[in-house]
Amino acid sequence: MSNSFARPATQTRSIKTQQKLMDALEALLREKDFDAISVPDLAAEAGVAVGTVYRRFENKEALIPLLFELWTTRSALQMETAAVKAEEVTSADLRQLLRTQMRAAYSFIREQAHILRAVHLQGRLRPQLIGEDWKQLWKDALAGNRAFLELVKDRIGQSDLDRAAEMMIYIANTALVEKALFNEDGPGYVVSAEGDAFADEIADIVYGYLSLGPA
Amino acid sequence: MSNSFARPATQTRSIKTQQKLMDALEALLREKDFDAISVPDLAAEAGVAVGTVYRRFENKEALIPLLFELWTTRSALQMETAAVKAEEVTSADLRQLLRTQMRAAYSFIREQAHILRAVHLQGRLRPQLIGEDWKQLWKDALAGNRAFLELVKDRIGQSDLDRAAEMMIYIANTALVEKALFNEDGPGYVVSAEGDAFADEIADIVYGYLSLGPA
Amino acid sequence: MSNSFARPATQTRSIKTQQKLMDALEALLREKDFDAISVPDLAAEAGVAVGTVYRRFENKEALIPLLFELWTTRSALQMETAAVKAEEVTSADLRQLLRTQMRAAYSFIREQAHILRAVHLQGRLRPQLIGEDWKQLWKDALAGNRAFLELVKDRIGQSDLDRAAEMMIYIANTALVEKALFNEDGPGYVVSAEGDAFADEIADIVYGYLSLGPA
Amino acid sequence: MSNSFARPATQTRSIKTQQKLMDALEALLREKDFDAISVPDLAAEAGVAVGTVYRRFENKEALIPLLFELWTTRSALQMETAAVKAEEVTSADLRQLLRTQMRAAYSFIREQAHILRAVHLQGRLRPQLIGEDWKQLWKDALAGNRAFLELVKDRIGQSDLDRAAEMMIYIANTALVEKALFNEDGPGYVVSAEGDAFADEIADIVYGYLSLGPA
DNA sequence: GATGAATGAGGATTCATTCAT
DNA sequence: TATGAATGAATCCTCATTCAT
Repeated sequence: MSNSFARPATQTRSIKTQQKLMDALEALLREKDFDAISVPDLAAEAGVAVGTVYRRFENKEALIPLLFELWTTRSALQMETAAVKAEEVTSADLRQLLRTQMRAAYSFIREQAHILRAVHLQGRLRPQLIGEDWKQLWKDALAGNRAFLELVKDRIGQSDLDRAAEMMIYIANTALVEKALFNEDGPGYVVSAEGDAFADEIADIVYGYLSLGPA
Repeated sequence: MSNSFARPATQTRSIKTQQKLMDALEALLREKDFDAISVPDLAAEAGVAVGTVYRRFENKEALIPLLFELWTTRSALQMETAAVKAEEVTSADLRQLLRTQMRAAYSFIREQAHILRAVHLQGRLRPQLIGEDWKQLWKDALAGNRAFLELVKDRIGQSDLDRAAEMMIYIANTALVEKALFNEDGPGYVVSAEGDAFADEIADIVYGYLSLGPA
Repeated sequence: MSNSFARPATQTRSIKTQQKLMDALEALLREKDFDAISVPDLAAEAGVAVGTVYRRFENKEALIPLLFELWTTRSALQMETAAVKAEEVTSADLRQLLRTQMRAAYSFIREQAHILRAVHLQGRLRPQLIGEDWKQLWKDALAGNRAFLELVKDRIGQSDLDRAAEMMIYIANTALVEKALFNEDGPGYVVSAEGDAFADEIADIVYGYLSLGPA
Repeated sequence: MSNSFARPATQTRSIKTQQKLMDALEALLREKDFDAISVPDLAAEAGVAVGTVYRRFENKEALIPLLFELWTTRSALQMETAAVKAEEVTSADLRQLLRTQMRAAYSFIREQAHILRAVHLQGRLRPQLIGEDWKQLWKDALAGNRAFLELVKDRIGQSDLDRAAEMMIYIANTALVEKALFNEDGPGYVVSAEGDAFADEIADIVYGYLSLGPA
């Protein structure tokens, strides 16, 4: 389990407390970086005592897997919502379909940027904390994408669908996330396209890749 | 200037010390994160006293712009080395050319990963420290790329070369850097392709994008 | 409020700790200057950890307003104790009355010299920390003195009682405090009179001033 | 000698350096407290190297006796300038004479406040550094004052001229110095009279004291 | 269980002083 | 002799974590 360091919260009160803490954490993450949030900060925002935090979480790091879980849950919900039905895929224009999908994904990522930023940064700083779960999330996404490619395989140039599915998610994710998380105030690689226009560009890149025949 | 907080080192001895410090920093960055390196750590590794660090650098943060400069310098050197001559561009197969370029870039990024990792993370944590210089680096890269596209414009589908140049670097950079910096032990988006094969995939993605005509 | 930087101490334990810290501070001030007392010094003397000091006080400077408050409290108590009743003032010999008062004041100042020394020095070094409260203390003292002069106005030469009250406290305070705080080992202006004899001299000076008619 | 820790400056160059340092110190004292002036600060202001300071002065403390000497010299000059001739004393109105004297003294003290402030504070913080010389200065002042009282003894009420001389300087000095050094921004005992008016008040106080007969 | 006071190791930074050049 | 780079002890302060109440 990802949250192996979170103490089990069985009682109603405990669960409430845990929820209060996660809400507080999310609120604080909109303002500042995870590392800049002290445990007293968190306790104050949640309206509980410091000791209570430690009754629920072995230590500060134990919050990170929970954050990751939050991301996973919301992410799964989004995938479900955004999933296109098989018949739609068959009938639609592929390039347009990709654009629609990418716009939805980008919009979602931007809304959840505060969570994702923490997950990203901490995931890189303390990989061991969320490594396995991240891989699982990835696998699920991959499977969904692989199924999608199966539906459109006659309309694309790539023949190795596994590899294509992998690269396609990889490229879309890195591009969208980088822009959503860091492009505004960070150094980041500056790109003038914004919002839907940016999402469309990324969709086109994916489309171009899928269209490609063997070297 | 990026290193406005580094105190000027005029004497031979100072320069030596500064070099020792930068070397020590680079060595430590291969082991741990910038934030995990304490000033005493750094001083010990460099074989100097704590105060000496502060004689050369206004504070710990002042090391970051220097790190960035290090990256800039090496990066410029790499670009120069890897640059293809106009006649080569004209004669070569575009897809192959992109692969060669991408392989070189990826290889370079992997070698310098420890520096780039610090620059990336710190650039996101303290954007004001390297913001402007990063933009300059980006501009230079963009200009080079724009010139390259000019040479091959008859062989690609994109008509807005400015936008294409931007997207192409953006996508290549985010993809290569993500993989080089975080894919090994980090959560990262897992991709099975490794090394040159991975670089080739990215090159293909760029190639596909360039080949694309209007929607 | 003068102690705006002292964190509120609500629990019994906190109050005890704060008391321990103030006691330790007072003890150390008998030995050395405020600036020579380090936070670890203070913590050790109080028998608490360094962090505990910072839980009660935002920083080292925040102790100064508390010291000032200590002085204010003791000072107020002293004024109350030493206050003469209206009927006593009317019946007593003015010169003798002033001497009695000055002796009491001088004795008190000498007993509290360690506190007053810190307040004085720090008040001059960091005026903003106690400026307003000092002025209030001064105003109170002035008011009391003004009332006293009102009772004896028929027996003195000065006609501007406000000015006279001001000068009288001023001169008495600077003289007594200088002697009490610095005369023993400091450079100070050496005066051979000691103890009550010194206080009597100052009382006489005040008496002479009050007796004076217009120029 | 007060400056026993200042290394002898025999050569022309050394003397020049020492002068540069003292000038720099005086300049810096107009801006900030002695303790807030670091040796590098001082060296920079004087335009010499840090090491050079230590060639002239055993340590930072060794500057204080020199500062004191500066004060002594200027003070002696002032006393000489302000001294009244015997015949003037005899003929003049005593109260008026005291006022004139006090105005001159106060004006001088205010001009030299930056030096005197340092001497005062440091004299209290490190008494051993200037103790003896201060006593000598005091003795001289006392002798001058005693001679003055001798000239006017028929016009005053005090019979113990030694004691009167002592108290008179003491009271005048503490009052004038306190006001000149700390009254403006410090906590200090607030007195509304300013400049000459304040000096006149102090003169009156002295006059009143001198006029006083036995208790 | 909850509370929040107390802990103390650890970090950044300063600056008087030394000493190699 | 002058220089200024180097030294390192000392200081303030933080904050994750513990534990008495």
